[in-house]
Amino acid sequence: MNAMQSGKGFVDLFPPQSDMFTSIESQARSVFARYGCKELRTPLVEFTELFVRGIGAETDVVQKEMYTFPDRKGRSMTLRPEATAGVLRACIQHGLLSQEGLCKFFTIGPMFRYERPQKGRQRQFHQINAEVLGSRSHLADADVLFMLHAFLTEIGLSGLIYELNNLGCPQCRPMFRHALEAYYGRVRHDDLCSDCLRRIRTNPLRVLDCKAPTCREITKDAPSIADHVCDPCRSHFNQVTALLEESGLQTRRNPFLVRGLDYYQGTTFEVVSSDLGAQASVAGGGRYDGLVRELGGPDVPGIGFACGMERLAMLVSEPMPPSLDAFIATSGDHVLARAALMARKLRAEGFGVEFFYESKSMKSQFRAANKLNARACIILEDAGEGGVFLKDMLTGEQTPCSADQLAWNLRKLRAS
RNA sequence: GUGGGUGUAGCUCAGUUAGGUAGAGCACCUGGCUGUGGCCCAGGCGGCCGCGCGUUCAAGUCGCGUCAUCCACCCCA
Repeated sequence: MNAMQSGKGFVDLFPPQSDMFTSIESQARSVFARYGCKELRTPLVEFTELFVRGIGAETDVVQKEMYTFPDRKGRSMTLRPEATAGVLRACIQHGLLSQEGLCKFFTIGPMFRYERPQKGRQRQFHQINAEVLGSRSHLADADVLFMLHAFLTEIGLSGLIYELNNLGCPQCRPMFRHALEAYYGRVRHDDLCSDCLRRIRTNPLRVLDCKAPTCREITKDAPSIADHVCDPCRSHFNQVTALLEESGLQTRRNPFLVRGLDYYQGTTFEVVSSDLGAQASVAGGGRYDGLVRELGGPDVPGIGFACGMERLAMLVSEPMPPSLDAFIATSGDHVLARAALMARKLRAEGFGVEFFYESKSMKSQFRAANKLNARACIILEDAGEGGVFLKDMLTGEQTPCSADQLAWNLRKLRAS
């Protein structure tokens, strides 16, 4: 019988990586709470149509990357490939958007995309998402970026590049699109890669961030989106960048930054690192003012971002392994039960305590204590009341200790 | 979906050039230390050499296939 294996792109998270995930998540909760975001947990499975309408039927995510399957009644269901659509659906469904005021939520959890795995990319991956619904103000854009920056800084990341672009609105974007189509229509077709020849028809904006050298060369002289946005879009974006500049948050304008999800418009951004290989982007987001309405809700604007946990975890340094307050070393089978009861009592008082379920040599028990980074060893020689010794594992000093005084002594050791 | 790299002990990897009975380090166990740790020393446990077919007297090594995995393209977090 062959040993069972996980599916391609579905990975197990062991320490220290699982510890890093936990630590990143708790810092996210702490930062987002200060910014007034509440945690929302939405289903991992939604009706397929939600993503088709939300992300865009023509996007790669929807066309070839979704885990889609019929349920028992033949309805098409999909494992969520991103979080925003589900969050908006939940807010619409529960009537949160029909009132005045902001809706600010974050959500943490797994996403699923059927892709070939590579560095920084799995089929099940984890994101931290934040959404602010209900404001068109440039202050919302800036505040969301402040929050993202605060989070990334608090988990210890510096040297990240914050790229910004303005994608325009449904009024002005078509003009830019026409300009692009006209420009690329004039260049010699065999100079563009085959992907870009296709993109000219499907989504000309995507040609802008093609990595093929010849395409980049051609794109250098392509019309700039900055020259084609309408006045309201231009002024909104300028206000955002002015505020960011005033805050001291370093950003970089990237006119070729185009995001792959159709719902983005206006301010879009991406945070990239140079230490991640090909998947350089640790976070990305932007404004999606038409999306709530597209999903059947009221005309409520929104802005949000997503961070990739796996990519964050590759950048943060490993947390220190937790140390143990005491390891109980037993002298034989006759004290195992006493060790278990003693461990239970000390653990209930807040100490980290370990012991073996089988009696082993003292040598192997002390080795285990070292490996677990135990501050002290409790040596049990007697199944009755006495025979207890406490050994400081740093100094090697070993003294008799009554069972009642263990907690007091462990607390003292912990403080020293 | 396409391209390239890699599959040998629990982990990291030598060994493949030139076919000849399977190696190291780490980890684990035991002992030196007459029940007391880290360092050191000695010993031990542990391998269908990813899987299948072929070439050969003989294959971890050569050929074909297959699976897995990693990296990259595409795209995204």
